[in-house]
Amino acid sequence: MPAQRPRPGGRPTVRTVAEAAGVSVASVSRVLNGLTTNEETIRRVREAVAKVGYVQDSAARSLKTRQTGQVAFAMADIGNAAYLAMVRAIQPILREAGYRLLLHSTDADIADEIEVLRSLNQRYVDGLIICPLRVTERHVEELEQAATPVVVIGQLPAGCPVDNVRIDSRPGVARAIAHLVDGGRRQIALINGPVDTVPGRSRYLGYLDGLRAAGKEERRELVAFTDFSVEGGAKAAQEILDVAEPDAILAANDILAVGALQTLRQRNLKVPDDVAVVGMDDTELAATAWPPLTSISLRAYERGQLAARLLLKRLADPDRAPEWVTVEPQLVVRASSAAVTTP
Amino acid sequence: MPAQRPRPGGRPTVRTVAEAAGVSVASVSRVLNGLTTNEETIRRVREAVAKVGYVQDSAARSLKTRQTGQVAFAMADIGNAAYLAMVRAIQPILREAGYRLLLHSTDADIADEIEVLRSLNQRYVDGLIICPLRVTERHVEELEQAATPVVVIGQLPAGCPVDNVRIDSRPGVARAIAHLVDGGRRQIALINGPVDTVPGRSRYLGYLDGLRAAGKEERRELVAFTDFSVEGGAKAAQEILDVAEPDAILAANDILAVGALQTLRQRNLKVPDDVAVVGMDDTELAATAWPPLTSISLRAYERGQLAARLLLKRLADPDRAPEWVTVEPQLVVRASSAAVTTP
DNA sequence: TTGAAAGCGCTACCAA
DNA sequence: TTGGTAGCGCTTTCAA
Repeated sequence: MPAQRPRPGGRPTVRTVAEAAGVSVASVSRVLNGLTTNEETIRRVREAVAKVGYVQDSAARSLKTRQTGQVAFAMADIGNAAYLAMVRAIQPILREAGYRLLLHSTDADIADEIEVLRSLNQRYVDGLIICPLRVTERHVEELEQAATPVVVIGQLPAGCPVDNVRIDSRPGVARAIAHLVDGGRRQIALINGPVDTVPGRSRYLGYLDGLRAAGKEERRELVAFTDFSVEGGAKAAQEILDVAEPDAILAANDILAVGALQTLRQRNLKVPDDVAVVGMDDTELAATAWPPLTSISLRAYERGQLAARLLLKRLADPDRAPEWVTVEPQLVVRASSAAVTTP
Repeated sequence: MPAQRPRPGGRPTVRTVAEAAGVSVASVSRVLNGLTTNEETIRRVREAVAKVGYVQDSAARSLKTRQTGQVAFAMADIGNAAYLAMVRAIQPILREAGYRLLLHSTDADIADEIEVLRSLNQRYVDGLIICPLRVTERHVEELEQAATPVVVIGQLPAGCPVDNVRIDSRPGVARAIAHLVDGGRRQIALINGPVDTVPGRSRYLGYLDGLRAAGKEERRELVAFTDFSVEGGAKAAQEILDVAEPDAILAANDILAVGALQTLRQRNLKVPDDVAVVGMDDTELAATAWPPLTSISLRAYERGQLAARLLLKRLADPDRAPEWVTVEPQLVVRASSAAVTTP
């Protein structure tokens, strides 16, 4: 005999509520999900819920509905200010829509990124926003057969049928060069980050574009590469200053720019009087540095917002055509790049 | 007739695998979970899994096992560098242990914090690390009957049976004052953050402790309060400098300290020659500011690590006694507080 | 509008 | 060691 086990200590389930309210579990479920129900039934269920302290079990609900109410964001490293800005943008939008946010730090590991994509068919999230460092063929493959909607922040190969938010730093860098030239700068140095990445290449090309537009030639001794750190920026600036006399330095990152500022200070070069400095990403660091740093904003916050909204749209309508959104870089001018005062 | 529906397009389940391998679903489950099984069975199941492209459904698994493989971290605002440091510390530890990390930003809203605690009995996570702004009676109540293990980062009332990582900024501030006095400073100002919080009060008390230890009296005109922003710090410094001549400023936060640096620069006061400056939290900002900022480290990263480890221990053994860990603040000395050079 | 019942995909019990 | 099967807690037909 399948006796009605009273489950004395157990936490309440729909059954418990149904018994307390004197209705069926189906009715309880209907009330809980706001389906058409009699006023009286609603009242009784509500009371019973309060009385027994019932809370829905999300695993059981997910199993039935095939929805988790969760969304993941995957990026290389949340310590990076740009990714942090994205998280700050994404979180409130998802939360507002009733989703919980799950974080994946991939440590700049391509294999990890692929793994995140594959793991989607464990169905622990309803969707994913990913910010890949590079997009390999494997990425595209996995993206195409991902088990849930995915929004990519970054450059995607043409024809990849995935929602996408993109930005190209190239014109941003070119514009910054124009700004420096307009301000009377003649010898503009570039401190770039790693160049074997898509953004690294874009920045370099933007630099060349800018020089060309100003009718200038590239001078190899004005270009340095390094990793993204204050020390890296300081050292790169030293290398350049040892062999050349730039009157402006463009750095691939605010962190690098701060390093450059330190070197300039050590050498008693005044910013912006002797040397102008421009950073990139427009992070908090740019605003708090001294002098305040002109910076090329890559709109991380906006990109995060757009990606989150794109994902919500996709979740609401899985059949809509993939949408690609492009964001323009923006030059945020501060004191560090003021025009030279004619002597 | 309950015909064996072939589910042609459906994604593979244990059933699909069982059929492909010619074994029972029970055997599939056993292999998947590493329980004792025949070598041959293991092989066949593995092959079948690969062949049909099977992946476990996490909702179904959670429903049975009552475990989610997820842990949440709740804090006021991930934009705050201290919380960010905690996330960076917590994430790899949980990940290593096979847990996914869920993020809750409560926007410094007490009701939200309570809600997070209550929502635990939806069972969408196996545990929670929370960093409350204040701990009210409601908090304690909810903590005591939380549906999953919770680790609190912050001050908990004595007797609250919950794992806890704590730090008291008070002795840290007192030590910083001693450091300034040792460096020859006589008029030490305090720019505090909001004082109606536990940390705000602690900092003020630490300031008084420090003065007393040095045989000094508090002078009201040397103390200001403001919100945590660069502008707030700058303005507070102006107010103090308008009515007094401090030779040192202690700020409740690196952000505030940077604001103070800006004001000092405007007034042509040299740091550290004329005025020493000390910040708090020892964030990236302290290291990149000019001059590099002495800062009281509240060890956010370490606290995050400890909390994560405490939670893992609790998850492994729910019956162990609650553990309280205390972390000591640490003074990180940089150029901004160098001793006065005797004229 | 309601209740009975099927079953989401999985694990774990029990008997063989 | 294995397979049959009950059932985790919920939603959603289907008939009444």
